[in-house]
Amino acid sequence: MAKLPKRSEDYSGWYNELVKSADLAENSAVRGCMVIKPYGYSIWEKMQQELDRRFKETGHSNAYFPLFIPKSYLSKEASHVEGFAKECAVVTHYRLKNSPDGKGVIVDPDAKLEEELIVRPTSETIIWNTYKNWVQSYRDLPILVNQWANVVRWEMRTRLFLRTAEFLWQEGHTAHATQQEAEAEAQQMLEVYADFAENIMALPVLKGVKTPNERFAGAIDTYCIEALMQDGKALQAGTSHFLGQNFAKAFDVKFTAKDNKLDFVWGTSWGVSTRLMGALIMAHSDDEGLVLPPNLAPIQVVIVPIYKTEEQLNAISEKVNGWKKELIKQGISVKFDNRDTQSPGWKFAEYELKGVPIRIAIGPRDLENNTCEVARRDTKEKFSVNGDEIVQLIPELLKKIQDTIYQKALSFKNQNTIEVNSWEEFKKAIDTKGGFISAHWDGTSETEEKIKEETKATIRCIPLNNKQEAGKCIFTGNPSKERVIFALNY
RNA sequence: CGGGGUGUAGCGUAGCCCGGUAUCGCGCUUGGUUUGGGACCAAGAGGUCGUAGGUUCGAAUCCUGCCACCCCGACCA
Repeated sequence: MAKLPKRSEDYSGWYNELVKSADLAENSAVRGCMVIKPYGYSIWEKMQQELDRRFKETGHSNAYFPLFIPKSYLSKEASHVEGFAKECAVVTHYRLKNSPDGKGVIVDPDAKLEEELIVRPTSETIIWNTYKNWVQSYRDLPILVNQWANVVRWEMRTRLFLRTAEFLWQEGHTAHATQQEAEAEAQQMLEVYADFAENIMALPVLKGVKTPNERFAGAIDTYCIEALMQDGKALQAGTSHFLGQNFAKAFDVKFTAKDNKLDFVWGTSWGVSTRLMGALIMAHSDDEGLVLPPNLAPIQVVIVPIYKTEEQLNAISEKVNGWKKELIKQGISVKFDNRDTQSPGWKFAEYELKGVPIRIAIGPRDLENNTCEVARRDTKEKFSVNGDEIVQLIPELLKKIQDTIYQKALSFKNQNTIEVNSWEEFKKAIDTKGGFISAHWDGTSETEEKIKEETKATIRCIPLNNKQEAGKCIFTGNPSKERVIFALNY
């Protein structure tokens, strides 16, 4: 098995190789589209389960809307169409026929669609067009719907998980009778995402609101969680939008309120995607491979037997099967890798590459002493444990590992969040270690654009509950009332 | 979509400048010895040299188009 490039020498090469060699995903025959392999997909499934549970707990139901959107729908909300027009895949025909030259098939020119269909880049338009029929009275509100789906955005430059032409996500779309309720919903879902990121992904995030430049096309406010990767670049891990009445107006979604007045409904939308896989990988993993938080690891504990004779293997198996049964009873996923085709050393390296949080090795010496060797993936610590205590120890250790991974990421984030007060300091910070850079900004899009042109850094967000503090914009020197967070980003 | 690079067995590569149908390692198969950090020995199998054309007696090698991937830019709610 090829060795990974070192993070310190070739970060993006490390990421690309890791995604492939850990069996998470690979490129497909279709440009920009990936194949998510079983091991990678099972991590995504765990994310889905956790998120889905949280969505249900906050009152949402799943539904499904079409992959195809009539072209005309997209043009109904002006800024929305502008945001997506350049990256839409378009269906123009509905039939193929045999090529006249006998070689393969061609698009049948007689089968042209009357109205072309867009492959959804996001579903606001088709959903709001549908909501129009669902809403008459305040009694029909709120509508709290989520869908798990694939979307297509025809990206020029793609990277596995981080930016692909097709990706998987969930998109929540809600409709409310009042502005306050919709705003509260958008903020609530941001909290759901932050809670998920921190407790399940072990990923500390910065909650904030986007500047107009970075806002979702069609939203009044875009909230986001931003995470910091090990190379000092930020990654937007989730967004939640307060849509105001923009889509209701575009699709004429009105309701009669208690006071018999007709009004447009208020909307939100929110989503996270398979991009979270990229965040997970880049936040925690090391030069030996993936480091998975136990809450998302498809295999939480792997047990590797070391033996010479069949009798030894039988004795080990008997012991291990007892442990396994007890651990599974506690909801822990355990793999006993008793394959005879690979050596123990090979297996050790393999499970490190795949990020399995705990490895237990047990051999003849352990049998004699009633012990086993436990190894942590996150700290690489190894220690001997009494065989009678292992079943009790594992769940505690999994919790400890989850926490250690989170704390490590948190201290990295804290150490790489810095305040700067001058343009020189700002440029130096961007050029050296990156990170979240807290700086004063005069509040104008022009300044934001110029800073981006000169340094590639963008405003990731204005933190929620931001401290109000008078200062001077690092670029223009104009007065500023608060600091915002700049970073290079994915 | 622009600039640069790469594409040779499942993976990683040599050969390309200077044309004569392909090197090495890992992996794979079989047999044997092994097994506490990616085991060893032996014998094997596996290649339209990304793809389509062109030049040539002859192309992995030279030329052109196309495709994919990587890096840089543009783009990225």
